[in-house]
Amino acid sequence: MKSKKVSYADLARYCNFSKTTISRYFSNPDSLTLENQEKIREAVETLGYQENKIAKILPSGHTEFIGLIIPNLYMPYYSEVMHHLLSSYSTYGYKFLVFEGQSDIELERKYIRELSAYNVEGIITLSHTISSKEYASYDIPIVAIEREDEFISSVHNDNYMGGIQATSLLYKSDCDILFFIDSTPYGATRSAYYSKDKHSYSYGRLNGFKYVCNEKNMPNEVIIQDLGLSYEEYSEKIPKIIDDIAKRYPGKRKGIFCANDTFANISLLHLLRAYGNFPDDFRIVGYDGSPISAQAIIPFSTVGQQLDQITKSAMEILVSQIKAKHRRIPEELPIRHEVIAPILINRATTQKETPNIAGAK
Amino acid sequence: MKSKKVSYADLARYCNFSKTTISRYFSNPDSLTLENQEKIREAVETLGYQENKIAKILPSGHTEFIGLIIPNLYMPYYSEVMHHLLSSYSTYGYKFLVFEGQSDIELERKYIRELSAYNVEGIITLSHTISSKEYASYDIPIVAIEREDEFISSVHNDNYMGGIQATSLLYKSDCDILFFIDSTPYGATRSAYYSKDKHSYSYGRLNGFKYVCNEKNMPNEVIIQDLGLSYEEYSEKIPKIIDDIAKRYPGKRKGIFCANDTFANISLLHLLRAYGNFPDDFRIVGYDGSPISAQAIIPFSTVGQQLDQITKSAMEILVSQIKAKHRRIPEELPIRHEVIAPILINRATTQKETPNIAGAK
DNA sequence: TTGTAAGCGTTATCAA
DNA sequence: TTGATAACGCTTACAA
Repeated sequence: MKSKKVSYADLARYCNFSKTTISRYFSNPDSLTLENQEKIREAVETLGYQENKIAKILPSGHTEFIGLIIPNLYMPYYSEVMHHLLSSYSTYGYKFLVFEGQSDIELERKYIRELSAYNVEGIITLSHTISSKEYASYDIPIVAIEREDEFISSVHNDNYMGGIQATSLLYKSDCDILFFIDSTPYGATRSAYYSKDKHSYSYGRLNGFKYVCNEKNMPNEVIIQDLGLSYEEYSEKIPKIIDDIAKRYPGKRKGIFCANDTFANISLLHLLRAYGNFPDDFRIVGYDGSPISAQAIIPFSTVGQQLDQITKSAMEILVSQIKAKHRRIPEELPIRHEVIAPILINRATTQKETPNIAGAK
Repeated sequence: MKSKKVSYADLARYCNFSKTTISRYFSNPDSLTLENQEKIREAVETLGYQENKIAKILPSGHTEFIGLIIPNLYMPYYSEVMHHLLSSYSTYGYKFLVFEGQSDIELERKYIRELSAYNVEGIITLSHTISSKEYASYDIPIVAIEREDEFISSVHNDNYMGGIQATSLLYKSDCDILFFIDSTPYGATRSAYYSKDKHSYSYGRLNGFKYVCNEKNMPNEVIIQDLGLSYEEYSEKIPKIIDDIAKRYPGKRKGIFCANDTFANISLLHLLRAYGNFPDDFRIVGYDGSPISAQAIIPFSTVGQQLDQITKSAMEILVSQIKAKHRRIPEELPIRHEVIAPILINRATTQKETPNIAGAK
């Protein structure tokens, strides 16, 4: 029922000191006599003082907040990124104000205004709606993860290398023809700048795919369509693509490189349901290294993004930017684009031998 | 490169008003003449003023923060809860400071201290480590979701009803014997109060199971073991349980009620791998209605928690508590325990007819 | 080693 | 309709 919290003023009154002395007790205790330290310590205990960081913000200017903008929470990829970022609390002490973008650009602008109103010290964004140019104009430390990043710092996994690795894996599993399957990025028309494909994460994966196909003289097809924005939509459209491929290339072993694990999983499920088991004339590899790739009934090959490293790098960049901004002569650090090597995860779906549900592991 | 932000003082200086008038412009514009409103509007625009909510907190006492403590982010259940909570921003405007508990009680205490230092207006917790008694002692509005709640408000799904529904489903699919599989809650020994099983969410599910078994005179077994704390551990221990059951009851149709979808999925995968398809003498139902239940190769039956309603109710309770606390005469609202009815999702794994991978949907 | 006083950017209470 | 002035709880020169 006690309503007001205990403040420095209360402590000061209690032990006949000035607020300044109380402040010093917390920030630089050794500047007080041991005797007085003890007095205040006792006051803190009996009055039950609790730190008030909000009050410190105004004078210090440090909120210790980082704003986090993610597109959604139903994709495990984002949950995992978030997990790693939240864990960085133990290292840096930053608290995260989290917003879910939902692909609504006006909503995201509102989020940014809100974050700015709360003086967050920096922003980490994974959302694709707002252009990096616009982000840059907000004049706040910001790091992008795996998204368009022309005007802001960013961390990416090496999509090109990942594309090469995945495609090579298909090549080695005795495929006759290779396919790259992806959705047009976020409806394609949504943001005009995305038409410059090079900003899209899948650009690298696709190019790695093309490179290997050319190198090895492999017949191949790039299938990029609007597959929608939900698991249900994907589940409707991807099976049609697979069926079409099966029909057009009977007797040939078809290697499918899906641009993410969700697509790969849907492809795999469809094949298993269509054939009752994994067909001899298909091979599959996904991308992201998300849990589903390991937990599917036949665990499938994928390219693992090292999210621990990606997020660690993102935090390092952001924190260094924040620190630079806090210097007496605020400094504007140059934009950095970090690239993290992915790790190939070679499982049953890209072997020469055809996997089997029975006994899969 | 502009370092300092524009403040009311700047606006006031710019148009020869007092800060008070500027403040009024934002909080109650109609108390100014139209002429002066326009003057200030123009000043805001040319100086580029941006709202500073941090500064408003001290006088107003309202941070508009809610602290969210979740156990982890690798379980889709928590991501989904979080998704619904974050979405409530459009309704209530509360920002979420998110912490991931990691089953470390000291860490969580630190989180709570941090949240309290930032004057969050309330806390929503889904973590199981800290007792509701301790939470209650913190003297801050708090709502628990699906966890022990003796001394704090909470929202649960109706586990007892869910248990009855799931078990009935197994009964109707012509099973000869039923099993309830769950892990001892969080290591069991971890928190002494958990030994009073009634605080555990699974208590209700188990009791629903027992009730139906008694009612129908069904042979049954309750298998509650320490299954670990990660997908890998589950994947090691659950198959052994299933194998054991299969061996002990050959020729009988065994109905498995898993206390959550993760366990159910692992059971399902194991059966499919062991038999190459879904065996005739097993039936399975999970709990939670998480995505995996719909996305498994053979979508399995489950009890859907209505997370949208659960989270909505949690926010309502929390917000009403917050408002009560902010009244001139702060009021302590009585503890509320809300229960939301679950929805049975009847899929292929609990039919009389045995499902098949081929053509599954 | 301690204290005084100004300041951080708002709101709220009086007066004018 | 507007303006002084005192909060809010802390930090930080500058003095003592």
